[in-house]
Amino acid sequence: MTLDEAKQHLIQAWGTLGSSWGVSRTMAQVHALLLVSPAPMTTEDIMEALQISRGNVNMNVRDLIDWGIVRKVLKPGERKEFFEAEKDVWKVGMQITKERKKRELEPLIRALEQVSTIEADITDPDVKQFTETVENLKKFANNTNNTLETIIKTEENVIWGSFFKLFK
Amino acid sequence: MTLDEAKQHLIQAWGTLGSSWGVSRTMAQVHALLLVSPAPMTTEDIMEALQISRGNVNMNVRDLIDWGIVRKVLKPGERKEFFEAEKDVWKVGMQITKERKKRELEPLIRALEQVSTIEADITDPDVKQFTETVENLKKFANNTNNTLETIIKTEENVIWGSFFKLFK
DNA sequence: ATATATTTTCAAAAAATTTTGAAAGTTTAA
DNA sequence: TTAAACTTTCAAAATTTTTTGAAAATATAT
Repeated sequence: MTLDEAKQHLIQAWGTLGSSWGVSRTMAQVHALLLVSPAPMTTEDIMEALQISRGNVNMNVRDLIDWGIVRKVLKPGERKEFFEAEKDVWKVGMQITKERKKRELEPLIRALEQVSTIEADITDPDVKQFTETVENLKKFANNTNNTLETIIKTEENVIWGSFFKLFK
Repeated sequence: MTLDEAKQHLIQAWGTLGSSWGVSRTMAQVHALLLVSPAPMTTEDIMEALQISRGNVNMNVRDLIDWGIVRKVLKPGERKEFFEAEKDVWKVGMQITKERKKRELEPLIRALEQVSTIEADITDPDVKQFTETVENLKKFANNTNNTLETIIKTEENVIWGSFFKLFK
């Protein structure tokens, strides 16, 4: 397998994975492309490599920046903007976890809080099943939330820890 | 908030969440509906409750059964099939974790194995960045896989543990 | 200030996904 | 066996999501 074939395979696999994670195929492909690129790329480089339009690249790069896993890089003497992906895979995983927690888990927890405010006859089996399920979902969601919180905090400490070491 | 309003809210919220998890909105809604229902439901009950077609209910219920979070129930003396959701939220979470691991993480690991078989000039920075990233992704994916494996195994032991207690 | 390079926006088009509903298939009862 | 009850399939339609590309906006250089 040549390098280019391998790159194509990886970009393809990452794109497929993306779709089952609520990330559009193209966004995942742009991410994969930047991940394996040794140097920052311009919008045109990405257009060329993935054969997609300017608007599409712009949109997806912006989303990746919002997710905190791609950065804009300015090169002295160059008008064009360059983009590079965070290369530390562990940081990428952590960042995605953090964002998904914020975008999905926290809204779910708020929704569960809302629906647990019904006042109704507790002897009605329909009401009983509903409140019971909601209570269990709340416990589960909060448990997951706390676990993720701990993991993220721990990771942040590890990162800050090694940062401070520089000044020791 | 009345029970029906609350149910609608929850079904809606669960459906929205589903879309960002690679699960179709309707599949998640059918799941939510069965989760809060005190009794197993027929295809027609579901059609009525969610205002969707027969074929749609059939397809989504089949998928939920494939995921292992909904069961077919036969009532003596009834021709129709009934469906009920697994109500133990922890078991549901575990089952989804197990399936996603099988459907997404394992294929990714196989893809990564594949693309790491390139033979090329290691001094080329393009090759270097690629192999390095792939190696890191492999480590990360394997690490995640092992962690999930442990969690699932532990959970299975807990379940089997309480099962065996019945015969003690 | 003007021209040029570059990025962003967004309405319309294309593509992908989901849903429908009726026909075909299956199971059960008599 | 036949008929009725019920489930499954799947091509076409509807809907949703993604992509395009050219115009508008912004930034930089002369």
